[in-house]
Amino acid sequence: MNISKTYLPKEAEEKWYSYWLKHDFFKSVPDEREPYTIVIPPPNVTGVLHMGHMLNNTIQDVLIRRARMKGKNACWVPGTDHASIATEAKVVAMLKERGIGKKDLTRPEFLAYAWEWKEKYGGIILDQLKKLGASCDWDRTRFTMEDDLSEAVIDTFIHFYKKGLIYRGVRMVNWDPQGKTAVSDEEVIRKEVNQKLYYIKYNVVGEGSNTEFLTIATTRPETIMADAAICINPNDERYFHLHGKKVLIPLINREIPVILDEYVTMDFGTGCLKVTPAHDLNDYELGQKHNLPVIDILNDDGTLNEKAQILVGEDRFAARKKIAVLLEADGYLDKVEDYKSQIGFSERTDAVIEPKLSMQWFCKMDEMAKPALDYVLKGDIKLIPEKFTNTYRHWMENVKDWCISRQLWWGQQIPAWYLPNGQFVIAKTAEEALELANASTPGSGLTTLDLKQDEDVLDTWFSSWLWPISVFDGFKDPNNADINYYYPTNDLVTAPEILFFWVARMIMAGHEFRGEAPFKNVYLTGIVRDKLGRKMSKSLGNSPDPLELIEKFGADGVRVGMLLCSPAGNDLMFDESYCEQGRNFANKIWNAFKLIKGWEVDENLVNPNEVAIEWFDSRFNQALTEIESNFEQFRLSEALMATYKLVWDDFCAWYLEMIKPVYQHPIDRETYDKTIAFFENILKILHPFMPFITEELWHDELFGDRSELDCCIVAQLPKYGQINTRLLDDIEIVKQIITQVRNIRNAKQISPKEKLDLSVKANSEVAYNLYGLIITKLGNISTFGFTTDKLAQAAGFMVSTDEFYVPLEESIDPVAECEKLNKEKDYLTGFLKAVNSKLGNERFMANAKPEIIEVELKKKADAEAKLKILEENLAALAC
RNA sequence: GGGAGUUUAGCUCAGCUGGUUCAGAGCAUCUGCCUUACAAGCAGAGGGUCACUGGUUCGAACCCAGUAACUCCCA
Repeated sequence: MNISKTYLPKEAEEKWYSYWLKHDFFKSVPDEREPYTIVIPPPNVTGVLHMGHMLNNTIQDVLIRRARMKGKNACWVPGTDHASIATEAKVVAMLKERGIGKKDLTRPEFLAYAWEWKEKYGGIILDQLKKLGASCDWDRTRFTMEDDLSEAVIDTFIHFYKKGLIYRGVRMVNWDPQGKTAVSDEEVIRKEVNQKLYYIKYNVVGEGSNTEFLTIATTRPETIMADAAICINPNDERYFHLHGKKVLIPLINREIPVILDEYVTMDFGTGCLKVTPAHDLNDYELGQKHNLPVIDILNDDGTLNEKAQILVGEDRFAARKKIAVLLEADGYLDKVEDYKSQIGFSERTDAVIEPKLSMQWFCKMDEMAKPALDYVLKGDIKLIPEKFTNTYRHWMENVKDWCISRQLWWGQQIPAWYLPNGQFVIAKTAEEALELANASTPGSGLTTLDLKQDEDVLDTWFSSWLWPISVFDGFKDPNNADINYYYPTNDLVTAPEILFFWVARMIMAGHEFRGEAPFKNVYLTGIVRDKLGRKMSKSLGNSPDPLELIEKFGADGVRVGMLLCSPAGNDLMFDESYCEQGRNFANKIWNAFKLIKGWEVDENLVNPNEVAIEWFDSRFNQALTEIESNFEQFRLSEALMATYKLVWDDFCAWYLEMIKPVYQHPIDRETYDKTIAFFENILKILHPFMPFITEELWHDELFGDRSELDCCIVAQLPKYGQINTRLLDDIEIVKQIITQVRNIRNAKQISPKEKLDLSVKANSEVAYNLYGLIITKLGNISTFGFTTDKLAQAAGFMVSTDEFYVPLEESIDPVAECEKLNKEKDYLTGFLKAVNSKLGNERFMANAKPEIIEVELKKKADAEAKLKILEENLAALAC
């Protein structure tokens, strides 16, 4: 026999992953079994594997492997999304390195480069997931921009346009001046930033002299040229005299009115608010209300345009500094204060978001939100943990229309075609568009050359919300076997950050196109943070490289490590030490295997271990039910912990110690066979968490011959068996006895090798004769006997109400012994007093449930019995 | 500013309908062991005013109110 001293993961991982692939164990085709389906949250093609993916995909793999082992037809569909903004930024950067500007390219040329980039880098994450052991059906790998999925996106656009749910409109959008595109609210990251609050004086018109001013406070002095009004609160007594007046914008001397609105907070700044409808969302709404003109002074790249009159061509931030100087010089700057406020940054480019009015495509949400909310409120879809239902409801009840256009090329181009007269038609192809165009403008004789397709593409989420349907070709062929079989999927595992803009919209699309929710459970994972609670990020450099972790601790170790620290829905404070614990666990399993592997069987021996075997069998069945219940509630870390303790404590530390033969002695056939059967069952329940080591051991000859397809990955989980609770309880008592004996050794510094005697004065019904063998073996007891008398010259202890004695040669210290007994007596007396006062309380007796009272009575009886024995012992010691 | 959540051992977390000897687990710590499966280990032990203050109740980690700290979402 030549087994390494520790488990070496690397070899096993490579061997078994390719074995699984080769035998198509991940593959799923519809059949008569019950399906269990997960669609992966498609990582974007620009990404590399980070800790969030590790967590997310470990969970999915555990679920899918367990389903497979429960006899379901398990299908985990992988894929990626095209991430229009992020990918386009990467491609632009790549081109720049090659000395090519995006402006120098035609759209098809640019897209050719983008596809090249995608082919090269777009599969990295999926390949990395294989290292983790992800058992995805790789033949089903999809990409949101492949032909069929793109067609689904375009059809969806047309579908909703025809329904009147997609419209074109001018709206204030979050403009990313660097990416030169609109981004959604969800892609804006708000951060608290130190700014300056500029107090600027505006001349009041028509008071004869130039001496009267009003002062406004703003963080954006560069936008004063776009002001349309000054607004004050009508109740503000300080400014009654300004009602109906006009003021002049400093530097450019344009006249604007003073308007009245209770929107203005009197105690913020000066109580005078500059209203700049083109550059602030709230101002825009205020402007609409008061019919103010919209003056947009910014170009798409964030520089000032000619409407600003001054500082034309300057970047907004340069202009801010310069205008402060100009205002100061001309005496318009009253003062500058430090000020903190929230500023939006683009998630993709980190540019400061500019509120900007622009023509965009929108998708109406309120109509779709209603049924999508109901699925969750009625429980057809369960959010785990439940607390997210609140958040979900809040969002769905206050939903805003979805800006779906992006000023980019990488993505599905919006199927809108503009006629020379400015009208547009919505059509899938140029030809159809031409027909529609000619129909709408009879006799115009348009050709395809006269039509111009909208330059913009659709938001990536407009692809991914179709994901659970489109991966099964549910748009192209709505009645195909796959979609009918796999949809709705079962569980979705994703991050709470995208509950709204992905999960909610998938529910909407599912309802719209299939009339059914796309999944039943949504398991929301937390954010992986470092142990200091900081988000893992590239800039902080506090994120471990997942592949290095796998290298260091093995994939199984890392999977266990991730799950150990991941309560559902809560952020997890990741630390490498969890992976270390996972690795140690793998090693423990390995060594238990080594022990069993080393045994020789003697067919002539009778089985002395019936009790131990029956006990572990019960314990195993008990653990199975615990694990199942944890899984049902998606308490994966607890399911893992229950498994961990079963294996490490119950199996290794107790069971194996109970049955293990003396060194170099053989074992009986029955114990040997049973133990191997136990071990095989243990491998099964471990497999979803630790697929590699379990598969590796599964194939050892210890378990007999295996056919090529007899693999742990497709083994069926053990069935529930009998649980002998009486035996489980008894063994708990036996364990206490053994622990107490070990304690005596420790306290008296007696070597574990030295055998001791043990006598019991049994006052209870526990059948100690059954457990003599276990007690003598684990306690290293030479003789275990019964006595009816208390033994002097012995160390004593009590378990439950039974008394135990370990005779010792050296005399015991009566003072210490008395102290010990007295301490226990004091505790019990106090305890008994509390119980008695409960039982003596009329209101307790009247109100408490009968079973509670019964319990109290039992407590009383037990305590009294124990106290009696204690007192006898104290008397015997003459304390 | 509005809403939600969290606070239990040094760390990460359980604690289900208020009721067992209920204050728990894993890790970490400490003590003793290289006892031939495993030192990535074995045996044992010590750690907590359940954030704070009140209230309800026969009984509160759990229910209610207030306070504090932290986190997230929205403005």
